[in-house]
Amino acid sequence: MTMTGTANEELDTTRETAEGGFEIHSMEKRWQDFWDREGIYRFDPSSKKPPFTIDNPPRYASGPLHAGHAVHYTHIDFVARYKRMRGFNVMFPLCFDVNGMPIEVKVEKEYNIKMREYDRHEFIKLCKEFANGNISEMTRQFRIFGESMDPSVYYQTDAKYYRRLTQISFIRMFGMGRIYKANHPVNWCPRCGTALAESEVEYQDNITKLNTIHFTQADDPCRKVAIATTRPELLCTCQLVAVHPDDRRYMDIVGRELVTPIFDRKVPVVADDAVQKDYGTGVVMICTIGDKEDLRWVFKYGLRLEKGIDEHGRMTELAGIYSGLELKEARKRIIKDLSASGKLIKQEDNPQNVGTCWRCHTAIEYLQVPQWFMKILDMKEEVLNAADRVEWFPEFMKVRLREWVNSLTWDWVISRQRYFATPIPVWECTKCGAPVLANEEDCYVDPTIDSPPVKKCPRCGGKLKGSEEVFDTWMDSSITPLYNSFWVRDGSQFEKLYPMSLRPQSHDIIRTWAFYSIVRGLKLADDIPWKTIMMGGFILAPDGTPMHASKGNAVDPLEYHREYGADPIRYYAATCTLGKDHPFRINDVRRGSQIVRKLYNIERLLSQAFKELRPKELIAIMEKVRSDRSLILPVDKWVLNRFSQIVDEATEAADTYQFDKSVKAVVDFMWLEVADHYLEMIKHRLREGDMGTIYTAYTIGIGIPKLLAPFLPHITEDVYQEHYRAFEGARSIHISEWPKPPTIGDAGAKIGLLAVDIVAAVRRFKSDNKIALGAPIGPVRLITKEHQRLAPSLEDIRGTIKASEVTLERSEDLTEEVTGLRPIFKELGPKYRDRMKAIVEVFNDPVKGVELAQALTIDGNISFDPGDGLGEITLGPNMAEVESKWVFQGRDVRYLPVGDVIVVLESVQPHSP
RNA sequence: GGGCUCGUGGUCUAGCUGGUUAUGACGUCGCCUUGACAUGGCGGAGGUCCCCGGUUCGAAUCCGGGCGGGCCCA
Repeated sequence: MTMTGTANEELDTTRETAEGGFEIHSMEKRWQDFWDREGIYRFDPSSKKPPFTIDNPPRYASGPLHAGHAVHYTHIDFVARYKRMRGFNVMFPLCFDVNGMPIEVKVEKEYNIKMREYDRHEFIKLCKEFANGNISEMTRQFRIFGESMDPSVYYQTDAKYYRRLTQISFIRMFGMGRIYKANHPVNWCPRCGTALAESEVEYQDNITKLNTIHFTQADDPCRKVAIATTRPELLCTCQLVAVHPDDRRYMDIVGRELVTPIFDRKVPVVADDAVQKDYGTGVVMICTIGDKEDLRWVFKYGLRLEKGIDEHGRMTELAGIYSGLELKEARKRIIKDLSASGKLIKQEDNPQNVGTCWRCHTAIEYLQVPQWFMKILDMKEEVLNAADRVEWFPEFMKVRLREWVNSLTWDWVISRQRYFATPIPVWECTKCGAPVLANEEDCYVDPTIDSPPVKKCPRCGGKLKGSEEVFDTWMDSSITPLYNSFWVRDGSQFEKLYPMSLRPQSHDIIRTWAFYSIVRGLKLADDIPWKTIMMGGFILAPDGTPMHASKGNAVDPLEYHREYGADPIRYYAATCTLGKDHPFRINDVRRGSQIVRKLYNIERLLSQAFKELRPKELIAIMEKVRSDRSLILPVDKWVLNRFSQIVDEATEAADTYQFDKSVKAVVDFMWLEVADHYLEMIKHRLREGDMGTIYTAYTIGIGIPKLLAPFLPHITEDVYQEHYRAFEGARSIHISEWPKPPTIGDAGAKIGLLAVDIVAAVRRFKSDNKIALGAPIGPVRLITKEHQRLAPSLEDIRGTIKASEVTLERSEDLTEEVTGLRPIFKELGPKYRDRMKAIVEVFNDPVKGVELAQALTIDGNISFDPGDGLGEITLGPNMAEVESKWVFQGRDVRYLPVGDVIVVLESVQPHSP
């Protein structure tokens, strides 16, 4: 052991409680301290090992972790730990996302202030303080959940070293002609006073009034046309009226002009088949611009864009007497005036699905505002091709990206009128508006403080003013793969590390994080950002509905951590399959606790086989047995053979990110095969120093915790340090090698399994007859035809069932009586298809079935006519299975059939029921 | 309204490239102290595999149509 004396003393005092159990919290803390001290998780830039790099989602610094985050990061940690054990140089950065509106909003609430009434730089300072407080708490939480994130590759997105790269990425994309500033309709939140990307708009159902109002025909004031609208305040920007071409009611007005009420604007009438005839009056007024629908007409008919509402949600001078009023007030006044002049015909309730600001839920407007854009519409095909070169887990998630890309209609609005985010590194001429970009080597810059690289506008000599705009936060987070690969910072590392190995994320941000990352990777690094993407699901409340603080059903992972510790919660995380939503299952956490304890106890027993040995002695025994398999008993061969299969199964599942399968395979093996059967069968010889026993106990004893180490890192480390560290090279199980399957072969294993089945049968018999398993019983006879094969396992059987003796008998009194024939559908089905019904009928016939079974036993095949008029058929032994029972004559004994063995129990006195 | 996805004993879940009797956990009932674990072991009860139709000798599994939940979008 290389552990210090102090650590050992600590083990003695905290390991066991008075009841002989163990205390999980002190155990887990001990190993967390150990991992930190030893720097187990460091990414080594100079390593010769192949890299496995994880584009870890920088955790947003707006508050502590909830159960969903805990599960997501734990999933990622599974991969990190697994890949380390598979010999990769793993990069798993500890990182935080620290920009943007949610933090601003929380700071506004916390200090009860309004951002725009506060000093810009003071406000930013408050945001930083708030975020940093959250970061230290979340770092602590990551640690106690056992996440093996690496602080040596730490980053946070608001740091100058990170924002510098965001700015450089902008400057380079500008250089490629991908960036433009334009007056463009954007989603605008009047409350937050900022443009929103499409991804920031949420749609909500509500009820509004549908108002029917009168327009009049320009050349015939008597002809009135009723128009239904939910936005009467936009009358001032009405430019067009449309009806459906087939609508007989309005054929006469198409091509003429109407006059709008109040504003007396003349607007033309067009026929367009996009108009719904049965909505409202079947006449639509088109304003510039009320919603996305309007925008389509604007483009189609080349309307000029008028601005009826300003950035703060007030009416502009276009609204005449209503100018300066807030939107809602203006609507009220206009309705009142329309009503007074008799031009309002009716008002009715109208259900509506309205776009709202994702943060404050104010209804958004479409405004003409100068914004910075990144061109993406010309990249659709390129992005879809790139998505095909990324491996998706699960595969169907790729469809969501495809749908999103195909539905894009606007370029990406990358500017925001906010404070706490990366500044756009641009100064603009106050005279001609020309932009001057920062020099790359000067970044990071803050144009609200720093001077421009040139004194005057290079175009007109005008004065330059630093931009007060900031980037959409996806501008920062979409370059995480570039940052992690040392883009711009270190060319040779970048060569090695880009594209990254894995992007883990949840499916709700496919259209943002995944999509923008691909866009940026393709343009800035000319390649996909990562080779694989793994998509986690949502963690729901225990009742299966989404968690909401307001519903009071949110799960605080710390509460469960306090009760159960980290490994049990991680076990629950492992049961959550990828790409699916999962309720928080407390039962699975409890199950996790039981598994932790079971592993601890199994190891305590197993280790008795080798704990007295010196490392050299053990190594010698392992070598000897490895070269002479005959030293291994059948029961050991059975468990080693099963272990081999489990290693393959667990490895294949882990390679495809199916953690649930991997864990289930190992846990079932450990509990249902090793604990319930194998351990019971070797208890009697555990301490006898037999080499085969030592070899087997050691192989599965260290193999099981290794297979579970990525999932249950604490208990497996505990077991490793306690029982195996003295014999092994690695100073932690987490940097030890993933197990290799021992090759044993089926032959001996089959006999071992038979012995296991015999013991299980006797055990069941005892239990059914209320006899304790440890209670001694009289002689047991095993009657079978090839009886010598069981000879090596007799002692294991005897020792386990506590029989006075176990003997092999070949008895001629034992006869097999054929009782029927079972069809093997898998074989018969494809061959005989529609004749199956007739065949099965013959098999099930009590007389014919037995005759056929007897014939099959003797000849190895049978011919018969199923009687369906299609003639005789011949079946081989693989087509049907003979059912039989064993008949043992003349003796008053209990007997249990186990395969082709009859277990005869003599002088057993079962309690009467 | 569209795309994706899920719907299996009281609860949660596996299976879903079709093959007789559907996996496991939790809960429940009965029994057993067995050399590490009673937070253990053995056994039992409990299921129209959401509904309807189709393909097939055969459907939880494939196809079509419903109904319901979730995510994303309009």
